[in-house]
Amino acid sequence: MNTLTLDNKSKLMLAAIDLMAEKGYKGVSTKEIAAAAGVSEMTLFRNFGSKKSLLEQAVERYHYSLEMETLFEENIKWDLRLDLLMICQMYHEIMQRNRKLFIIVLSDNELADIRGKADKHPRKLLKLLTDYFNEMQSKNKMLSTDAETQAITFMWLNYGAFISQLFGASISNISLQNVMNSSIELFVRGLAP
Amino acid sequence: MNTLTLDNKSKLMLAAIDLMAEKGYKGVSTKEIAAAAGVSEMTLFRNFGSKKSLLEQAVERYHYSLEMETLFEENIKWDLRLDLLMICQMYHEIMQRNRKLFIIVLSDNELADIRGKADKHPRKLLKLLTDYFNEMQSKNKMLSTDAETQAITFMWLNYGAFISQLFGASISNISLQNVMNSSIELFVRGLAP
DNA sequence: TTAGATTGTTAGCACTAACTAACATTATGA
DNA sequence: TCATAATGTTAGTTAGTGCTAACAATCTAA
Repeated sequence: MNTLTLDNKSKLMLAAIDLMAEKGYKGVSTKEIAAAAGVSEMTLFRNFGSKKSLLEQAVERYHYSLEMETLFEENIKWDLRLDLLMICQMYHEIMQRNRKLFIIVLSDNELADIRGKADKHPRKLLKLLTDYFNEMQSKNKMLSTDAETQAITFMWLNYGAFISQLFGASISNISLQNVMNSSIELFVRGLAP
Repeated sequence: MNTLTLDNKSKLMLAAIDLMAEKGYKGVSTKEIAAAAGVSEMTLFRNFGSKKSLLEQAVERYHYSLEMETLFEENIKWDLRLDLLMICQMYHEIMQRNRKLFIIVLSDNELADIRGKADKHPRKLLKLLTDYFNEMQSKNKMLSTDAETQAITFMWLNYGAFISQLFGASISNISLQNVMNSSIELFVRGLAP
């Protein structure tokens, strides 16, 4: 992204995201954000009104979102392995793109109102996954079990993987891709009819 | 715990843990901590020297720890279901007792040096679990697979469950216990020889 | 070229925070 | 009972933070 072509609002929002992901919302001053964006502190307050409003508008502008329903409809093949792999990849793509915003709003309870916006995806995904598991059972392609419980299990596993990498030091050298492939095999074997 | 019998240092450390778990390290002033502990701010600085030293000593004093090796040695029954259930319960007990300290040091990168102390348990558990899976394969009680990858999978699932509950709003009404029971069944079926 | 928009600079307000000094008061243990 | 330790109170230092006002400078579009 060529900063030469960005207007000041964009520069300020991106600078805020970068610095706050690293140091936390309270650990960064508006002076630092303005300096990193290469504009004056006055410009920050003229464009956004307040520090919190800057973050709110940054979340609005840069929070990555996609239509999960459409993705499900267009890509589900009713094969447990292929489908879980697709869902897993979609999950980590969304979370990875949002990781800076995610860590900012997760780490500070004062941003709980902004954090509400980030709950959309997990809730939607839980519902889509639950419906998917129910349908797989109807098609006798999966053993009979509580679909929502399996959906939560899958999501917690992915969430644990994501959070492990978000907050620093890894405790193992095995790659995310390898672990996800292996755990999907676990689901496939464990849920075989 | 009867606060009437606590000395000032203990009162200050517990007040700091409670307030910082709720508002974050930077979101709490030494004035607030002292007030919550019922002592003067001067007393806080006389006993601890600095705000950060107060937290460091609180972690030292109140971080829950146990000998996982001993627990493994004394409780492993070489039955996958029973063993994973025991390990799961041990994990959540440790994490639950440390949850306030965990959320404090996790949320603020300025405390990364203190956070190092909290990595002990996950690393130790990863090793114990990997050894356990290797031994189960040797005993032909589990299918042949990469033990460390399975250990990481189990830990990420538990970590996802823990973090989901640590940072607020649940996305489902299904209890942790139910999900853990179900996911252990998944492991048992998925890893059956 | 010029009017209007936008930004930069300087100075400042109001307040908070971590922390310290000095003296008074209270608690504690010998 | 009393010396010492610990704490409370008052006042303060140093530094920083979010934010604003007023005026100068620069940019942009007509």
